[in-house]
Amino acid sequence: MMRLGLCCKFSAAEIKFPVTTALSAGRLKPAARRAKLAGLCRANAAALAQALNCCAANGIGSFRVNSQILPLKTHPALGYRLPDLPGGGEIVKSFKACGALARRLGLRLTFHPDQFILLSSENPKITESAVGELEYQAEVAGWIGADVINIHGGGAYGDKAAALARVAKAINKLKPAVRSRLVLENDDRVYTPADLLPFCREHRVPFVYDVHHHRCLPDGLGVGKATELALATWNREPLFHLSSPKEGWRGPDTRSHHDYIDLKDFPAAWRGLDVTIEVEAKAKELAIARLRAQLAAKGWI
DNA sequence: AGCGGTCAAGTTGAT
DNA sequence: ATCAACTTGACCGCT
Repeated sequence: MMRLGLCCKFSAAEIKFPVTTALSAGRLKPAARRAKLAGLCRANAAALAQALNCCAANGIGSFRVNSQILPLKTHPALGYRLPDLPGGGEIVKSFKACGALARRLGLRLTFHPDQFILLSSENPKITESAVGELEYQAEVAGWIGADVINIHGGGAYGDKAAALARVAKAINKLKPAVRSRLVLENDDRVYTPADLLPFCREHRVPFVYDVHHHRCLPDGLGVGKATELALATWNREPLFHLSSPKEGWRGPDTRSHHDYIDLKDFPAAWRGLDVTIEVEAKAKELAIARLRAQLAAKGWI
């Protein structure tokens, strides 16, 4: 079975994951701030349950959870622990209920921490805050049963091998809750599949193959070969990313994402695979519905 | 209710 | 020097 995955949000369905800004929350007195944050966390748990039901009802097989599902959770000044928020225990229960719901609906859940989350930095403070963020996402992942926390290689700082050596060092220090979920994805600026595949094999980190990034930043590997090597890095259902360029492959910048997926961008090598394909398209669930219909018509799903 | 300025965080390459 | 890209425009204070 091939799953198509939705990333973080909906376009037509009225499901919102509310957040706040540090400035706004920071202006409040502590009690009011805790009340506000608790309300946001509660609303996000409720929205997640809605999202899971909506995915299941629309033939969407996986859902990527937004990094701000607990808003400002790891902010250096405003970060908090759920037990310190009013009703914190109930909020955790709501997330665990989302986990049970996802299991019942057969949905896979994933995380994709922001671009700021780097394990390659030369600055230990950056790595430290990245690890804090990974630990937060891993805790929520445990509640809801998410098996993936996906990040990029980060910067190269002029020496990719040295940067990847720092990633390896950081990975080896991660707590099991993070380490067991951590996966690495090729990006469209720095780290290609050819850069990451040997690293992923050596360190037993599953490799998320983003074919759009690969087409924007090629490395001599063909799509078929990269697919085959990526599949071999997984000890569970493999995860791929798919998108189409906003202004076509002849446009000024092929990196930005189109509203929908052009079927021509769906790799022949992916036909009929038992994998999760996260669809990175602006039209969200509408793009998935269209792609799914097109794949089904061809018998490729 | 609608509008516009603003938003925690790092790195890269195009302009 | 600024901007856009990276997963996603949404929030908030003002009128």
